[in-house]
Amino acid sequence: MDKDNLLIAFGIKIKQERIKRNLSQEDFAELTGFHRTYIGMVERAERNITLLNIGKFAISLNLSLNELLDFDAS
Amino acid sequence: MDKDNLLIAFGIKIKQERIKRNLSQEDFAELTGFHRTYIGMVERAERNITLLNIGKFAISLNLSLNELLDFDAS
DNA sequence: TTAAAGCTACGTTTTGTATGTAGATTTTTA
DNA sequence: TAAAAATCTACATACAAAACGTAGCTTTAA
Repeated sequence: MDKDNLLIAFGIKIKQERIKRNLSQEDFAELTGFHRTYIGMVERAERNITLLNIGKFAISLNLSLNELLDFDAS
Repeated sequence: MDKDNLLIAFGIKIKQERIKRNLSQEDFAELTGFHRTYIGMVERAERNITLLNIGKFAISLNLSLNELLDFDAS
């Protein structure tokens, strides 16, 4: 995984998992406790998210960190 | 993985990998490009590290994100 | 024509860098 | 062996840059 693509890969992953669950960004915001615009920014790789928030996403999605950060697997 | 223990687990992991390589915090700082005090703070779970920096650690340690964030495995 | 997502902006909080001190341990040398 | 020097880590403080969290408005697409 290239450093420069890390944020992009993470954003795509988050979006994939959200879409998989038929959630809008707003729904997902409510689920995760983040603000709706924050969700969008993460998906668009505009935020360099911290480990604690990565953990919150993982918990909300019922995924392990491994699964959430395994970008090649869809 | 409990949210509250995430930083602690990550710090322990970083320290383990550093010790494995017989590096002091200062050596490790030079290897990773981080400041020497930052290494100590991460190991002591005093910093909520960002995804990009997690990636830098992974690259410096020649580990995948999966490996670096697989806390249960030693 | 209205949800959903994008975009911009902004105050607050935290990250990450920098510098220094202190204590403990290890290494060197008399 | 013991004293001196070097090394290592924890910890405090300070600060610029960046992330967090939020709000409002615009654009897109069904």
